[in-house]
Amino acid sequence: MEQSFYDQVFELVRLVPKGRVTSYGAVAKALGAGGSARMVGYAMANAGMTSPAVPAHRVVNSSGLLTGRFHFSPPERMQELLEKEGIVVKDNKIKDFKQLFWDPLKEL
DNA sequence: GGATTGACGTGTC
DNA sequence: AGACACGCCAATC
Repeated sequence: MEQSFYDQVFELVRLVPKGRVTSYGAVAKALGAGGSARMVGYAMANAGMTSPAVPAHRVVNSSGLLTGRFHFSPPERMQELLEKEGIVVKDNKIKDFKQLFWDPLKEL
């Protein structure tokens, strides 16, 4: 298994600054995978099995929606973590998503 | 090695 | 505005 597309996703997501968020599509694009945004999300399934764990809660879909919250141990965990970092979550959605959005392509 | 799948994205109805 | 459809692409079965 070694270095695979997943590992690249993990590493990049781990680079997401605290209090910021990014989207699956953006990550995929940053990795050069372009349309494989779904793979990014799928990779996050193992996010909690990596060391250190990947802050998957900082990754949302293009709408700033916490689509994968149900994949967390307690689904509420995702929103809690985000709010802890100063991110406001309203109805599974990130408030001011545009402002909090962290584009790996731009920042890296 | 073909078929299935999926924490997505964008467009259309 | 909400629901539905199709496309992309790599990992897994």
